[in-house]
Amino acid sequence: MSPQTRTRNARPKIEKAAVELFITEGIDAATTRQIAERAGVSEGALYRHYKGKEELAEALFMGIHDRMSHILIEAALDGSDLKSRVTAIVGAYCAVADEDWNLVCYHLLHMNRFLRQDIKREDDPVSLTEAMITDLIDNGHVPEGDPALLAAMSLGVITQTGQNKAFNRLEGPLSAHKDALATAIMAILKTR
Amino acid sequence: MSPQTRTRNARPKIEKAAVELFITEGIDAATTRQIAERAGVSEGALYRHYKGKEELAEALFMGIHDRMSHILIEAALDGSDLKSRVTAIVGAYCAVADEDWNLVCYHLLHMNRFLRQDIKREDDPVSLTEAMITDLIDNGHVPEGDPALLAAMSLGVITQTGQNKAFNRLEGPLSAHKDALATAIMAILKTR
DNA sequence: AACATCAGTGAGTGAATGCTCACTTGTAAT
DNA sequence: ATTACAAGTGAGCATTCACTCACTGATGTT
Repeated sequence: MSPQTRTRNARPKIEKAAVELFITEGIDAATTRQIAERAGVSEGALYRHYKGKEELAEALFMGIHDRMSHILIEAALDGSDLKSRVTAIVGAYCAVADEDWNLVCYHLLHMNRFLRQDIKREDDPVSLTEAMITDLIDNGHVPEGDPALLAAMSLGVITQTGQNKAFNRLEGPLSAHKDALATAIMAILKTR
Repeated sequence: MSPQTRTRNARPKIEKAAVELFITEGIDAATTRQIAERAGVSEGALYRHYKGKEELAEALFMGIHDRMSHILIEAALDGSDLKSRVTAIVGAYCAVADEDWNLVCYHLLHMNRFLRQDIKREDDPVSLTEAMITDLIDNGHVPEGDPALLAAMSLGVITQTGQNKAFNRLEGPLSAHKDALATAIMAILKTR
């Protein structure tokens, strides 16, 4: 091989290629050879940075997943009432989705692979949402109700909208719908 | 092999075993050997009824998927206003979920494998929901809005709740929440 | 200049797995 | 009875694919 063709900075190339293929082909169907080829890198390079394909897939997922958790924690500081929190969360989520659509799309499409019940954490987006709703109820901003159910329904508004965008059922950037999403979530939480 | 151990009616056994394994292991990770073993049937029996594993997975999915479409079509006959339709749909969905939880769970967890954008149909649940919402808007039962977005948000309330139940984040049968689900969807559709 | 270390290469390997096929068995029709 | 056919069996085949490893090339460090 000629010296010029040896690649540098393989890692980000691998990650980009992997996310793209994991979205279009699925995690299991995407082969390490395909990933390497699309990244313009040798197959072995993948193993310099990750133990294997599964670890790569999980690291990519947990990266964006933790960013989602971060969004929720930040939003809790943006005020204590319903409207300020919901608009902060929806706005931040949409901003990330617009900026890093592939990662968010990957997160949406493969949630259930990595979120099996055994890996339940206190600081994951669902648990955090639930805790936030409990807090809103305790402080009288939201009427009584099952926080787990309210969290599921509220998150569903966002996740399903994102998934429908992933399936090309919605035009434009996700943030085009941020007001509608926030309004819908507030309606769910206020109506009993 | 002794004559007594030869099994009969392999097909339903295979289908039950396959759904269970597809849920717990994932479609790709579940092997044909595992499916056969759990069904108490030889591996070859699978190929008497399906061309292969992928066709089995797809047939199981499309079966329940079409039942969902049917629910929506029926609900359109149950009245023309918002409340009667929403309660009919949510009620019917919850009934199927309670009765055939594994199939519905499988459907929820593997939507995005089979619902890639290229396989968009006129009679699939999302399109039907969209059409129904368009109709409700035209007849003044629901205020103006993007039907595609409203459909996504409304369905999200149900699908995410189902998925959270799949992950053991919600107790009891899905129908325990049917009133809350219907209320939430109506709130989304009415609030603008 | 010598050395150490990190990163990239890609042919090769072993294990896993989807599927086939020749054979068997039960059932139904003639 | 005989024949035909649908359904079940499971050892074996062919293939795919994640992963390894000995080697090479760059970039500091002393």
